[in-house]
Amino acid sequence: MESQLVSVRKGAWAPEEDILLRRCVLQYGEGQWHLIPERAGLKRCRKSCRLRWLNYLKPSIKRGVFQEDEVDLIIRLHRLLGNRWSLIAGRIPGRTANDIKNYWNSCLCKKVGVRGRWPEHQQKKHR
DNA sequence: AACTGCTTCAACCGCTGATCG
DNA sequence: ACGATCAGCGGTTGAAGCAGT
Repeated sequence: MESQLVSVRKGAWAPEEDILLRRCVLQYGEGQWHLIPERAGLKRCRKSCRLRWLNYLKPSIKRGVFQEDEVDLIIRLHRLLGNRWSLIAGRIPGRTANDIKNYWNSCLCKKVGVRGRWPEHQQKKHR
């Protein structure tokens, strides 16, 4: 249950929100995400803040196109680990699980020859 | 130029596992 | 042991941009 009963903002992040979040995480460090919105003065839920930091604001993140060796590594790791995106991301410096997942679903699916995004009629929750 | 379908990617949702009291 | 809460994950959605007609 999200403890934010006050109106929580959704949708795309504004540059000012990025600045507040970055400042807050740099000051207090990662972790304690439930406290971040309050500390930063953001009307966002902790999930949203965490995702934004991990996927876009973190200084170590590498943007731009995937290099050939990265693609090769992703394919091999995926063969090994399956859809364990966070594990795959952990072995590719500067790339996030969300990035890799998106790249896989949009590009590599076809390249590797997986039919469609997922096996036909795959249940939404199957863990 | 306008319309339409496709692709990409940022963000959200719902769930599970870990932790704590 | 158990319920509540939090962190983290994978799957999905939707908007924006692009390409083709």
